[in-house]
Order: sequence, then C-alpha cells, then structure tokens
Amino acid sequence: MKAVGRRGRGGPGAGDRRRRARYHHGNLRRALLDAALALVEREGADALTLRAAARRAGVSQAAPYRHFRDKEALLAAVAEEGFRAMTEAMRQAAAPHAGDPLGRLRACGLAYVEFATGHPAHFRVMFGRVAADRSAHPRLIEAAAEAFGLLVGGIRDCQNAGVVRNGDPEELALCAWSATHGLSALAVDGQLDKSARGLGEFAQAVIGNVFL
Amino acid sequence: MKAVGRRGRGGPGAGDRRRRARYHHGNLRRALLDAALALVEREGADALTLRAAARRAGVSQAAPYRHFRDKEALLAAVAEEGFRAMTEAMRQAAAPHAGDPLGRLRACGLAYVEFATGHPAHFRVMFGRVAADRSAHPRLIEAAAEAFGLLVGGIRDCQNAGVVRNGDPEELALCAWSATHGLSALAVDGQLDKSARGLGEFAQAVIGNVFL
DNA sequence: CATCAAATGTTGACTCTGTCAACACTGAAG
DNA sequence: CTTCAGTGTTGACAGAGTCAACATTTGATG
Repeated sequence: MKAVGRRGRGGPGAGDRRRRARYHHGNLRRALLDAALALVEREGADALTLRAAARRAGVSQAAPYRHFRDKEALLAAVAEEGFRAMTEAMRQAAAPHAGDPLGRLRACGLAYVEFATGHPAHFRVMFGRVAADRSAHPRLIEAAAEAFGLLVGGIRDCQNAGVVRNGDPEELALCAWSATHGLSALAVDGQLDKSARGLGEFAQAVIGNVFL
Repeated sequence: MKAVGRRGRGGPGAGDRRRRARYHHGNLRRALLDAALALVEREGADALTLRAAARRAGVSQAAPYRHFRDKEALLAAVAEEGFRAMTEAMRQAAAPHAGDPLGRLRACGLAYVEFATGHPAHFRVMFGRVAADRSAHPRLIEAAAEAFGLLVGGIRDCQNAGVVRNGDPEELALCAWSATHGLSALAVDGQLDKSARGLGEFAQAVIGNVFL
C-alpha cells in the first residue's frame, strides 16, 4: 500500500526513478535547477518554463513553488549558475599562465567569449531581463561580481607588472570588460556572420587592442 | 443606420475614436506598432503582448494577425524601429562635427550608449532573442546593418584621416563596436551601479581608450 | 513508540497569452 | 447592385504562472 497507486503522477512517460517512486523527491531544488539548465542548453531560453522543468524533474506543476518563489527566482538561479561556471572556466583558462599577468588576462577574456558562444542561450539568460529588480537576488549579484572581479583583478595585476598602459584601473577594467562583453554579445546575437572565420582571433585582437 | 448598433466592439472602455467608431481602423498596422512601442517604452519588454497591443489600439485580440504573422513579427518590427531610431540619433549627433572624423565617431558612440540607456527596454528587444531565425525578417537585418554601418564607416574615415592608430580596419572597427555595444549592454543590464556617477564620461573613456 | 508540526508534493482552478477557425462588415471593381 | 478581397470580431483551445486546499513524509518531542 505504500505505492502511490493513484493514476500516475502527471502525463505519460514520466520515467520511474528505479526505486519505488517516493512522494518526496529528496533534492528537488537541485533537480529542478538541472532540468532548467538542460532546457536552456538544449532548447533555448524560451523553453525554460516552470512547468517544463517540473515535468522534467518528474513532479507536479506546483512543486517548484516550494523551492523557488516564482519563475523569476528560477531564472535568477540559472543565471547564477552561469556566472559560476563562467568564473570557473576563466580560472581554468588562466591557470597555466602563472607569472604572466598579460597571458592570464588574455586567457580570461578568451574564456569569457568562448563561454558566451559555447552556451549562447545560457549567456542570454545571464544578461537578459532576468528580474525587474536584480537586487532581490543577492546571490546572483555576488556571482556576477565574482566573474567581473576576475577581469578587474587581472588588469590590476597587469598594471602592477607594468605591462599595460597606466590610467584609472577601474576605468581600464571597464573598458576591457566592455570590449569583451560586447564582442560576446554581438557574437551570440549573430551579428558577426561576415567574419565567421576565426572568432577566437578576433577575440584576441579585441583584447589586445584595448591595452597594447 | 450607419451606426454599428451591435453591443459594442469588445469589452467596455474601448475609447471611441472621436469620429463614429468605424469597423475598419484605417491604419491598424501603424497603430499596433505605436502601441507596441509605447508598451515597451513605458512598461518594459515583458508587457509587450499581442493582446495588450490590440487592446491599446482598440481592436480585438485577433485583429493583429491581419498585419503580423505572429508575435515574433511584431517583435521584429519593434526592433527594426529601434534600429532606425538609433541610426537617426547617431546621425544627428554626428552632424555638428563635419570635417572632424574623430569627433563624429565619438559622437556616434556616445549616441549609441545614450540610446541604450535612454531606452533600455527597447534596446533589449533590439538585441534580444527576437526571433529564432533572424533571417526571416530581412528588414530587421537591413536596419541593424545600417546602424552598424555608421560606426564602421566612422572608423574608416578616422583611419583615412590618420587620426587613429593603424591596423586592420575591420579589426579596429569590430573592437570599437564591441566596446561601445558592451558598455551599452552592461549599463542596460544594471551591472554598472557602483560607478553610477558619470556614465557619459565612462563612455567617452571607453571610446577614447580604444584608439588613443 | 505515538503524536504532532513543519516540509514538501499533488489536484484543481483562475487568469492571461498566442493562435486558429468561422463569421461579419466595408469599400472598390465589375 | 453584386461580388469579392481585405480587415475586424467572436469563440474556443492549449499552455503558462500562480494560488488555495489537501495529502504525505519526516523529524522532533513526549
């Protein structure tokens, strides 16, 4: 009698969890996030729907509300994961260049662009409308700040090492960030078709041009 | 007897058009576009709904389908108008600087950023997902190309006049465009709060930094 | 162990949105 | 005047976000 012998939970094809279907999922929040990530990654940002995520996680349509206040909260969480992943990618790209500040910076910028072009839908969620009031999602802000911090720190290191022209670090950083982000955004929006050959080279050129 | 004596067209409060309400609107396409623009401008991109636009134009929910294949087509038209407006703004900003290529370029870049920050929601529509297949909206592509052409042309002029460092023109143009667009996008997404003081100055700095 | 309260899921319902089919009104051409 | 293409209208359907009411677990407490 422990089986939830109703008429099945939801539509057909909701894969059984191997173990007897439990009423409580155990880690629904994480499962919903994974489902949301998968949806964004494979079907685009428009496919990210609370109901679709719930379906994918094998729960009812209202279940997500126990873990996310509303759709905006899910969006924010997805964006946050994106920033963390991008930060990690930048870190790994910079790692081999210990002792070479400029090399690290270039690698970071390249990783930024590659993350964007490699995960366009996710990138769009990260920088899209996400929320009317971003300040309602402090963890999102923190994650974004960490990514930005990597760039700013890299520039500061370059300046300290004397391999970049002088000037207000904050200002130079903003310049570098703008160039990197702009290139990424334009690439993601498909505005750069004509020069489809080597986006990576362009990225290097853009990054290099900013400092010289 | 000419009066359409039914029970009114649609819900209550559909403002009468001063003249006797006509069954045919006369210029619904334009009215819908204006309604859409107003919605985006005053209530954000999320408020842009086919039904809301129809309501605002005083017609039924299905009427828009006589003028736009689907919501995507309306979105594309809104984006197109945005690009045209931005192009016009850049032209007017550059006008006073005849004979001064660098001045023109700076003015264009500044106008680009100002358009973005002055019409954030509209800017988001212009560069958002808009359509899965952008190539289905040739007029949009054309309008966007015209705007970008202004920037690229301005850079070429600077190079011809020798006021910008040498290098592959295409590459430098992309660099300038990326920096300008990136700054705009970051500003619109609210990532630049800490330095909220003078965005205009930053714009100048970014634009100036790219060339030196 | 028995019990109860907090978590966490489920149903069912409401409203809004995009979209379609069927029908109605209008103006212009014949 | 008749007719027809163009343009609007109603009504309906499915899918989405969200909420209220109810069900099932689980863990703390006696």
